[in-house]
Amino acid sequence: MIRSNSEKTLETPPIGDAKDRILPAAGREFAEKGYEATTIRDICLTAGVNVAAVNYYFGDKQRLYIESVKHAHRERVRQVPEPDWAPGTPAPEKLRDFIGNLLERMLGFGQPPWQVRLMLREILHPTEACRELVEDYFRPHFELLVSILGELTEESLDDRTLRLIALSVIGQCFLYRAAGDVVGMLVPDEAADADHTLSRLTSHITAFSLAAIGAGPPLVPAADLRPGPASESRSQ
Amino acid sequence: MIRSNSEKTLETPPIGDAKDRILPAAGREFAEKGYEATTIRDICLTAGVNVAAVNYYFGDKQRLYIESVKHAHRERVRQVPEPDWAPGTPAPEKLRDFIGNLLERMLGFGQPPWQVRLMLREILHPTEACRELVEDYFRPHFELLVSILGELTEESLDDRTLRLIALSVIGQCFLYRAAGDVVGMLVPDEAADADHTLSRLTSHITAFSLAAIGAGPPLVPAADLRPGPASESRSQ
DNA sequence: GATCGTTTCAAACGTCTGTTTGAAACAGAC
DNA sequence: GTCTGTTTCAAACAGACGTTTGAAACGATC
Repeated sequence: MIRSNSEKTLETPPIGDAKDRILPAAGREFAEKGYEATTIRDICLTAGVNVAAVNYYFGDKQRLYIESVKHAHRERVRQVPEPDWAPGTPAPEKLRDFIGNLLERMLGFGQPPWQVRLMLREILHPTEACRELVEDYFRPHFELLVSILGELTEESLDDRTLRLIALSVIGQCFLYRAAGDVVGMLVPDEAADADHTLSRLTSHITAFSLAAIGAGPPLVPAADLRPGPASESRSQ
Repeated sequence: MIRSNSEKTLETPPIGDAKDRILPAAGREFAEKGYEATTIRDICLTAGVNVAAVNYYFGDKQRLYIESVKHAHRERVRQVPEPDWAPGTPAPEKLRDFIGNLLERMLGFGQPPWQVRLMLREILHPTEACRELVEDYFRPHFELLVSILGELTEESLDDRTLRLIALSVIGQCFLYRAAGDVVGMLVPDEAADADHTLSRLTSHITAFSLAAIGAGPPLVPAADLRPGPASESRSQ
């Protein structure tokens, strides 16, 4: 555990010492192939260290996995900080920023970083590392969204309803991350290329959600629709 | 491949012949532990057959996996058939039925069946079996939803927008299946017990979605809300 | 009964896994 | 130099894995 106190800036071909090289390598491998399919040998090959290093530094494979999830979590928090608004920012704008930020974190348009994929695995198939992830990372974000929604609805809804709405918002974003491949198969390529971008998705989900809670116009342009069954003529 | 033509109702302790016993056993194991973590020995122990049976009937482990996914798919279709409406059924009612049916399929309140969990694994980490699943199973459902939404909006929206809305609806449902554990950690137990039931979720998601497209009242009761200062510039 | 194709089984195969080991390499203190 | 604590490495370990095998059991046909 105790590092050598000399400056370690010597000419080791890869940067960082062994332990610091193992963590990202392990995260990448686990994110790509899952826990079982990832071998310590692969990780060590990627990290450029000996197979014994993992057991030397982390004890066993499972401990390395948990540490790599935590490491991914810390890295991601550093990369995409929470939004911060000036006092008086209108709530709809906050919601839009929140959704855009959430989509950016989740999808990371361009190259979806391995950190997100690793955390997604934790969400879908929770292990020991999950609870810590939820408390440190997801709950604050969730509560932020709930408070924005409370502001938007002028505190006219109870907490339970607000949470349901928050989950509706998150669900819309989450689908593109978790089931992105299937979504891509369902939608024609040209439509996906045009619509499934960060800005278009942000606009759609924001507009959809604002309309649902009555803080924005409904998606159907102008017609004075009624809930009624076989409704009337489309005036205008 | 060719079965014995004699009646096989003899006194074999487990019912069905070997091949028919392997498929459900494999599905259950794969759904529970994933592909890599599941061993042929476990499957054969559960199915009550010899380890060699898998390779005899299915060739190798991967082929067994694909066959078990298809089997799960067929089983699930048999269990929860598509909704069928009388002509003239109001579109909002159709949407509500569709959402309820989707939630029931996905969540299977009571005991989430292994078939759903296995298919979820395919959605999240697609393999060879996924494309077939999408074409045979998901696309018809998706198109049905799009047509309901078209009816609801009186054909005033183009297909691309309709698909985005459909994905918003599906996303809201999907979250509870794919990230149910995390959702359960985020929401207090008593709220989850009360609100995350089939009927309450169906009501919420239906009301949320109808309001969003202007085919129902917004979730906020009465107040005459306005979008706020920075008026939502509905980009295209 | 003899023969055939099909199905089942226990045992073994070769490979890959996570983990351990003992020695070598290294840096600093004396 | 010598000693000490730490880090790295090639090699080996025991076990579990998917797969194969050869023989036995079975039912049907002659």
